[in-house]
Amino acid sequence: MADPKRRNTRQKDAVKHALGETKGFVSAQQLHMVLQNHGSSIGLATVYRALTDLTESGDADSLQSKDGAVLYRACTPAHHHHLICRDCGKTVEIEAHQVEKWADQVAQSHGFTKPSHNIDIFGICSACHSGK
Amino acid sequence: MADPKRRNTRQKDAVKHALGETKGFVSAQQLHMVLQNHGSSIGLATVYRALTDLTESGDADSLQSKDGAVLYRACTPAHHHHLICRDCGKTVEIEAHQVEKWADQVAQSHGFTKPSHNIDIFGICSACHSGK
DNA sequence: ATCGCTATTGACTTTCATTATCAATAAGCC
DNA sequence: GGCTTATTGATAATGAAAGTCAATAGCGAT
Repeated sequence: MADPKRRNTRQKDAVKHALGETKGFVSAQQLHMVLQNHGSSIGLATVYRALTDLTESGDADSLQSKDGAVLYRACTPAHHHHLICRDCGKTVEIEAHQVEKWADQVAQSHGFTKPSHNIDIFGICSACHSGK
Repeated sequence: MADPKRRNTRQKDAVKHALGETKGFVSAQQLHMVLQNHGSSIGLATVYRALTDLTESGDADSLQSKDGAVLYRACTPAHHHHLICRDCGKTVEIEAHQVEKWADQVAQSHGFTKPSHNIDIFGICSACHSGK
């Protein structure tokens, strides 16, 4: 769509599908292992490339885990944010219209253009909380 | 304070001071270079350790840059967020009482406890915008 | 359907930020 | 001053991500 030169390949679909099967966030390396366990001989570098493409095209969401690795997750094309359990990694997608408006306003009021933002909320989900 | 076993060292103070002198966000390696240029023979590993300590104690703020490195910045103990220029790195501290309330409410409404959040706004500052 | 061009792949190497290691040093306490 | 041990600093180790490049496979043209 964006780039007519982009080709559809079996490998990219495999990565996209595997990411869709995954519940929470996964690292590129984990996803590579999963794909290999399912018989695919996809290369690690290709997983990285596919994941980057998916993120750029809006089919995946990425965030940095505390240990530096980048985690990915399939997501709806619509813009949204995440509420993530610090214990078990359970993720809830949330909407934040007002906050996004606020973020854009703050940016504008300081003379910043092309605003974007990173908003993630963390906490301990009820399951982990009661289990403790 | 928290840990009575912690010792005060010249090096840790140097890192803290150097971070305070810095305007925007700096990587650990940049800070190490700055310190060496100022005549200090501090080790790279020590800079990392000091930076980690400062972040834990709330004297510094950290965020991940897009290229994987972790950037640090001196900050006031009070909780706040940042508006950062994607081009030049200029940083504005912003307050977000309402948004923090919103974040806590969202967490609560989903049964999450101990809410925390990452909120950063990015954009192109007026200087970079007009220069282009 | 076949050909040809070239984007993409995959095994490998390289880069680079961060962490671990460990002997030597120096803080804090007596 | 002397003792204990947290801390330092040079270096090696780790590991995620990006680069390399010959081989492969999409896709449009024929």
